[in-house]
Amino acid sequence: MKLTLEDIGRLAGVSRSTVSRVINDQASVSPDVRTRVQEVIRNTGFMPNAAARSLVSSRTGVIGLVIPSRVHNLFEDPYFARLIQGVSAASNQAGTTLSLFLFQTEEEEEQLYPRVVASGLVDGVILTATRMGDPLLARMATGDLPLVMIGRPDIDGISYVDVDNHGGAKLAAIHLCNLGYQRIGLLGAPVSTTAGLDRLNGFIQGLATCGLALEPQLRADGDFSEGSGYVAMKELIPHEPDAVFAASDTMALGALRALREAGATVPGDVALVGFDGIAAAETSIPALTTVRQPVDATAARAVQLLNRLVRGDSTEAISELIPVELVVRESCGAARLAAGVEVT
Amino acid sequence: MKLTLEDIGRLAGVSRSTVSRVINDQASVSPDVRTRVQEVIRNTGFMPNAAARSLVSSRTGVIGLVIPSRVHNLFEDPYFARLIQGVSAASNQAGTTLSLFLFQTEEEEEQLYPRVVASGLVDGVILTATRMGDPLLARMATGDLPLVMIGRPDIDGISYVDVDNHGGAKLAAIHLCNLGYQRIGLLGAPVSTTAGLDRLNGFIQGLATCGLALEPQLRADGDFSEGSGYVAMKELIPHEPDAVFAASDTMALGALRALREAGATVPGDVALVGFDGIAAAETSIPALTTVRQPVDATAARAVQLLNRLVRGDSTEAISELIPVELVVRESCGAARLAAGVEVT
DNA sequence: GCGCTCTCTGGGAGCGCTCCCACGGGAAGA
DNA sequence: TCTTCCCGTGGGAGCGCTCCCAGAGAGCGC
Repeated sequence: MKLTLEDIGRLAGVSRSTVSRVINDQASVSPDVRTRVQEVIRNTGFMPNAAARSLVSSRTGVIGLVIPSRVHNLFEDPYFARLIQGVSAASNQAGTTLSLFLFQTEEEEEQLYPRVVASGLVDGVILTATRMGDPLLARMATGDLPLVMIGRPDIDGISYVDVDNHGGAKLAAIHLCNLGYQRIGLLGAPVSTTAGLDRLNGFIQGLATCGLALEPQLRADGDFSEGSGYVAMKELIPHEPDAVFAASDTMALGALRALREAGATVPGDVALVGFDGIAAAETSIPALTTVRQPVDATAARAVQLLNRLVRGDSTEAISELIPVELVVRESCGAARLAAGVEVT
Repeated sequence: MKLTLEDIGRLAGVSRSTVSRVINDQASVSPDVRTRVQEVIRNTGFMPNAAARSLVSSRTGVIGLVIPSRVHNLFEDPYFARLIQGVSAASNQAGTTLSLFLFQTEEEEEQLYPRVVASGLVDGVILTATRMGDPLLARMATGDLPLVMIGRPDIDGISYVDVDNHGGAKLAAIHLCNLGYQRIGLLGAPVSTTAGLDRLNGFIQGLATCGLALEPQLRADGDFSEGSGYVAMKELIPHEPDAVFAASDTMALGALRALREAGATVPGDVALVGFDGIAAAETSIPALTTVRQPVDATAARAVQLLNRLVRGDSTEAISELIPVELVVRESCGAARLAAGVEVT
């Protein structure tokens, strides 16, 4: 049995309009009437119908999180679970509902796209995990649906929140330099992603500040996944790096596996630094030194930004850079070096 | 510039009603009119307004996925990422939109619950990761919102899809028995979850078929997390099990870490079998023998069931048990034993 | 005391769609 | 030829809400 505003009004002895005013917290309702109506609402457990509401207000209170993880294993990375969780938490706090759009194939993307943007299902969209030159981003950007990206987009005029990939990678490089490593390699993320590109450039710049350069044979790229880190590390081993920076913790974990298989110790033979700060990096053996990015904060900022756009508080594109932090654990060998062990 | 049915009708030279018929694929539209209307729709990129649609039809085409992961670290488990992915994929295929409700705190749950069920935001709900005696489940069950659980509920009259936890755990126990292990321990999942309980009972029953019993000191429970597996394994080590079944792969990975720290080899000193079949179980060293559950299939069945309930095709509670599969890798020692190495 | 303003309240209109009924016209049967 | 039926189509009604305007009554100054 569905209640309507009219029903509540009848029960409280007022009109539909007054009930609406109470629900929407508008002024010009006398205190006693307001409490009376609130009483009835509480007793009946009434909730205004979302569809009717959004039909007239053309606002749904729903935001969309779009992740075109065409690469299936991309989702294997705990980063995305954390991100979804973070966005969900922020959305809950903002009083909005979260709809999740995971596009696994180009076809799904094609099919779902109109539904997301044209049907008015969502007030706005948070988009992440796009590639550079992604047609999806281009399409979304031209639409009039409020859009915020998590991760730097490769085109202008889009609001986004990004972690300081460049700065973080630079930090990692300098850290390894300072520990005295000379042959520092990179397990890169795809340069078709801005994160991958920024981490690459930051890393190179970090090395440069120490007077080092990234030797081409000491670089192999992966796709953020464990398996790709494993494969990439195998490529590097013959060229005998004494330290390696992996563009994601998950890749670093894969590298760890490759090194263990090759009989190399970490950090004894090869030092290792990751990026992200996933939970598994704490419990790996050795524990992974990493550049921690605050995923929750990033997600929260994205939701806030989006809501601002939805409300129309600001129309120009805003961007924000979230700082990262180097977490020194065992895999970089800092502790051993501090204890006076020589780098071999 | 928002188009309406009326606009499309005008452009195609027909009425609003006819356009509606075309969109909803109803009979009694002449072929030429139908194509003419479809043409206009394609050219304009028109999508019917979801709010107006659901206002009159009281169907939103949205299903909710509710995960009350009050224990934050529960989400650390890649199982949930896979589950969300699976549900999303199935929802996409069914043509519905997925809304995600992650309740991180009791408070959030309290706040969001009315919005989920009373506002008509969703047509139905998939609920998972509840505890036994969970008030949330009780509340949902009494509502008139179609509900399907993933995982066996502890109350009757609810449709659900569950993997064969009992059978899987039994399989694992028998496998270890058959390999000749005598002191077989258990790293249990919380018995406040039906999955934990079923895996416990299945395990005990499996041992029983081999004439073994679960010694109390060879059992320690965790909460599915890596850390809890680590702690639980530490408890077991002094009692010298020769094999251990962990109620989740993530816990098994924690156990692996504890064993390595203790200087015990796997499977040489202690054999290990997990449950779930997460990706990390393949790449761990040694690779984890595990009971693989088909998460995608489970999610897909849940979505199908829910949609059947939403359409009103069936009103009685349906349940389904998804079979699991033992995946033999290295950690159980099967290969070594086959090669003639003695169990110590 | 009268008119003015201001506060509070009620009801009409309409958001864009689906459902239902009515109606015109062609085919089929008598 | 006329009636009957059915197919294809159009338009009214109404889903439950918000917005806007109008009106009632209270309070105030002159």
